[in-house]
Amino acid sequence: MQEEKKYSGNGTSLKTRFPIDKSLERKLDRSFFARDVLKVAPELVGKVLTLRSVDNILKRYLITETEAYRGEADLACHACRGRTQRTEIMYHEGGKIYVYFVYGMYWMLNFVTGEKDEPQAALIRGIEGFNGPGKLTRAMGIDRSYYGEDLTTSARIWVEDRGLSPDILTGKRIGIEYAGAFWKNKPWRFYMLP
DNA sequence: GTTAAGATTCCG
DNA sequence: GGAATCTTAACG
Repeated sequence: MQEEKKYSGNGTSLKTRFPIDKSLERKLDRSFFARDVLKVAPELVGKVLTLRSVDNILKRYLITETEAYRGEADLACHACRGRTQRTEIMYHEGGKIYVYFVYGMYWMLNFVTGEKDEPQAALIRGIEGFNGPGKLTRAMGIDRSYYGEDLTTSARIWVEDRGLSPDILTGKRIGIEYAGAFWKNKPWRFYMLP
């Protein structure tokens, strides 16, 4: 009900995913991440997160849902309390990874976005085949060791644009009841239908 | 040093 | 609706 279709796509379907044309493969660079999170977060939906395991096996995961956390003013963003050991990486230029531990059992995966000293991040809330942000990191083996890793230079994790442009839906961010109505109601969750 | 709370998930 | 589970950050 609250959801609205805000971004038009090219009718991507299960059948047309992962086109054979290799020329469409592209690793996202600094210029992609160094923009405002409200531009980057929705564009991440439909991109492919790729991990290289220690035995050199590549595994690709379709990003299906993200959320934007934007600046010190955003009471739902960890940076609302300023620069701390944990939030430090969010003050870097876009392209770094911000991971943190919550509820005593889950690692949350975020991509830092925006310019230097402009704390922002896109939470990776959904990956095709997994339920929830806590479950996907567990399945992919994401933990503290990924904190600060650079998505544009890392040999074990990066994001690819494979030419998909799914329709993007928006909604309110989840699990931030403490942030107050103004921030809680921002339509900063972005997702695609299965 | 102590403590409250959490960008979750599962069970009842 | 409530518990599990432990790191982070605020406070003393």
